Amino acid sequence: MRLMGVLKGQHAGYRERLIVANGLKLRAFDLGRQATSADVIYDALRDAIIRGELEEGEALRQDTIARMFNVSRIPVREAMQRLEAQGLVISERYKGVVVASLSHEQITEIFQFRALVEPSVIEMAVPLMSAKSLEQAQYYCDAFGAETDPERWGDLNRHFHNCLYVDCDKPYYLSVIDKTNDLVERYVRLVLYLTQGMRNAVAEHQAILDACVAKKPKQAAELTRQHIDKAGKTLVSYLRDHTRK
Amino acid sequence: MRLMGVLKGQHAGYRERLIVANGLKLRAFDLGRQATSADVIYDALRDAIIRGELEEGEALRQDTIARMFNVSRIPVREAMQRLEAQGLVISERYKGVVVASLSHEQITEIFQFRALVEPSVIEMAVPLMSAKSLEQAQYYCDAFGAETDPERWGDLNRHFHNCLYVDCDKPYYLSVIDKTNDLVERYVRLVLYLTQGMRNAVAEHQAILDACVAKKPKQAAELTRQHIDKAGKTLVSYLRDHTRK
DNA sequence: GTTTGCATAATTGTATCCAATCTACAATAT
DNA sequence: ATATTGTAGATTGGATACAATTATGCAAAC
Repeated sequence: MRLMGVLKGQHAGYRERLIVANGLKLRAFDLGRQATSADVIYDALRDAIIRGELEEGEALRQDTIARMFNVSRIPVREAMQRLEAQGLVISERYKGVVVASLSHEQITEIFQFRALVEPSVIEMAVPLMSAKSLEQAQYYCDAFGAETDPERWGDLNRHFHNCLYVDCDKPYYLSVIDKTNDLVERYVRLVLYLTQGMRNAVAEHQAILDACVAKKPKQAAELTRQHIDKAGKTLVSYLRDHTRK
Repeated sequence: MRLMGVLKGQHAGYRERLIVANGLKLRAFDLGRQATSADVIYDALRDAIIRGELEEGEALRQDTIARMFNVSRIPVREAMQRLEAQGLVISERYKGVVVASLSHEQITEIFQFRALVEPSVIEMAVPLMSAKSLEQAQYYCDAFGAETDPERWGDLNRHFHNCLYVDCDKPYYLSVIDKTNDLVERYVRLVLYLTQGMRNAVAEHQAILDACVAKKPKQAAELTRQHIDKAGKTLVSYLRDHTRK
């Protein structure tokens, strides 16, 4: 039974949640959080952008997208307003919106930012980390190493890191990290593809995870910092060598 | 001559910028950045929210706002989509949007986040800081101390800090800081009002500025961290004492 | 060949209209 | 009285329609 599809995805700003009524044992959803057309379209476009399925600079025509989803342009425009607010597209009046692209300098800056925030979060998370999160992290770590489908590397990488962050109990930090990663994910995926999965990343992941298991917050933070720093530098140098621009 | 009014304000996601064509010495605007109705309404609503002119939890009726700006509900809805993406309002399907409110825990978290990011930015900015920025900072610092109109304290405080950040040459950091400050600004203003301007803040501001003038990045960063930490704690304790909830 | 001047087609921005849903209050039952 | 149900008006989500602007194609002029 797929009910989640009709609720606002978490990227539209909402968490799916089961509400249990007063004395009534009934698995009820908060239908006030039903997804609008704009929600669905936002999630789909966001996904396509961060997965790199839409090229940077590619135009998003309202009418084309409206027809794809069998809706009018109104909800499409609303989705685009959100994408623009998140920095995923850029719009110019009467010209339309295009998928945002980042210069090497911008990518470098964003990785520098991640290298500041994410270590801080993992440090706070370690003391609170549940066995389940650690288990999941190990699962994603192994899966990342074993996966052969390039399309999946990006997901597994991100899931792994998320597992080590979620228990920090700092929703604002997490939302910033999420939005920040959205902006560079397409490039991360590209380089994961070009480098055939950055095999050495697995060892770094395992080292971070080990530090978490050993309840060493500072060490986990420092390893995370190094990991992000290295990933950023590798990424930009690969982009310089392997792409025009 | 006021041309800027017809351009997208920077909070709509754009910086006003003079584009000089190829070999042609001509002061030309990028007219693609003309403001739409949605841009204007977004800026106005955002402003009203962060200034605390709209109470937290207050409903924003599409029709009411549309009539105020003499437009249809369409651009109003688009503005609201952006506000929601920035976390300034919360919307529920068929119920409408309300001004977002933050719990004390959320405010605490956001100040903790600021205390991580802003010191890092000022540290990067100090070596690059222009005489003009330092001058402006001193101006706003003094103005903050001398100002008697409570409405202005919030602006002056924020302008002061901004002066010390802008030269860091890290647009992404700055955009995150800006959006983060937007979320707590209404509470900062409230407490500035309740504490009659937090007179002791002026001394802290001057100390930060002095460290910048003396080109001591680490010291400026540490003072900034303390300043934000203290401001956050003062703010939350005042909110606990002086507001219901 | 390149530039200029339209006419036309595409595309976006916004107004108007309708259907779905919520809210508030009256009507009814307990 | 209190709780429940029904209904009218308010409000939102979205489709359609139209206006404003930009992009394109093509002929005329240089």
